[in-house]
Amino acid sequence: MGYPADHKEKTRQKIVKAARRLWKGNGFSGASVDKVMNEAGLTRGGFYAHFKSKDDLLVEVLSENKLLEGLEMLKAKGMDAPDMQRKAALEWYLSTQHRDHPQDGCPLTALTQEIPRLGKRSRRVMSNMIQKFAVWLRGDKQEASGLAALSLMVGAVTLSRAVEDEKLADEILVEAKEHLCHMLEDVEYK
Amino acid sequence: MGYPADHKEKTRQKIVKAARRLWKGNGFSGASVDKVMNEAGLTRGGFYAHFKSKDDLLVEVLSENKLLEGLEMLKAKGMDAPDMQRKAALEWYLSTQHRDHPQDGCPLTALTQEIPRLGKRSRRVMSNMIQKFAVWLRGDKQEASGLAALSLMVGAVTLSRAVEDEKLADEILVEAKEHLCHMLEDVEYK
DNA sequence: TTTTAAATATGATGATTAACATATATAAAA
DNA sequence: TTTTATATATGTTAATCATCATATTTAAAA
Repeated sequence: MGYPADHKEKTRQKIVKAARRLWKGNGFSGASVDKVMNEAGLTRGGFYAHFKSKDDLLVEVLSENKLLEGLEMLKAKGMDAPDMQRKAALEWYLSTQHRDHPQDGCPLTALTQEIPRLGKRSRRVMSNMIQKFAVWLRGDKQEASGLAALSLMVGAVTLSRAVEDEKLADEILVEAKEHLCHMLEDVEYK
Repeated sequence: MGYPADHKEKTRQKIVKAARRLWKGNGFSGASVDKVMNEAGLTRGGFYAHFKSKDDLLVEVLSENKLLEGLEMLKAKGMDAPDMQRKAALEWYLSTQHRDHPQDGCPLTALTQEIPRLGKRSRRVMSNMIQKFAVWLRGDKQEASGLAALSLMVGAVTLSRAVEDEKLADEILVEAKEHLCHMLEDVEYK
């Protein structure tokens, strides 16, 4: 009795989605529970019927990662991404589009610097995400470092966003892109 | 009449120093004016006799960069750093020591993700800092990209701090270090 | 020693925060 | 149609926030 069977789950997902958007755009401390619920078209009261705390919702927000799930599935089927696809991902990650719309972008470049000061559970989710992305980036190239590549990607977008000089901001992205192509394609270190 | 001539300036510097430490360790939104003044051994009342606002103090905190000033001076004297010195800087930046003590470390890895949401003045200071560090990193190697190198450094320490898995956290630093050595020494791209 | 201006401390404001307790609205089941 | 469990909204609390007005302390100058 009461609301339709799937109503609560739908609402819950609306909240998660709203929180993800807001927090990626304004930081975790930059958007309160009130704001999140408003963005979801609700009021603050019901929040604690869905989540134990604000921190709890963060863990949920970080845990669910559509992109990562897609990659995992492909890999499970033995279909690792071709180099072309990997390159397209890089192009997007280091695009001005991604830089200028953090709310629709990668959580790493938006939230990572706040994570160390938050709960251990968030950090664990981060470990997972980073590990998996790095493996995907490296692909079958044993000698390449996915972790370094990911670091470069995250660092470049982070810096590009923080800079006031537009030319410099663009330059950061371009130089990072050039570098990454070499890192992940025809690397010949040592 | 009143306090010794240099008293106010000394206090002002104490506040700046306290704020820098606290904000690098806890983020800008993570330490209030109250906490900053306490860390400086004062009470919140006097704050606004020294600074117009919290944002104002941030600009001051970011503007004053001892490391950068040192590099500038050396360069003005025509004494650019030898490769050895540059390498030592990298070693420190990507050390567990630096990762584990953000309050004594680089402001870029601690505060950059908050900057886009703050005033334009902070972003301008960031532009300056980043530009100068990149130039110093590149040194006289025209083909090397200081911006990419800096991005990698910032990204690696940021990710390493956010991760719960200690082994992974260390791995990120090590892989970044290896990569940077190649980037800034005997690069042979193209 | 007394005066005085400068520097810091105290007290308070209104806004916002996370969290909870209670009231109301909803629609399936009786 | 009435009952009822569920889901959301409203009201409230204690804490914290940036900021300011006013009081107190300080030591140089008179």
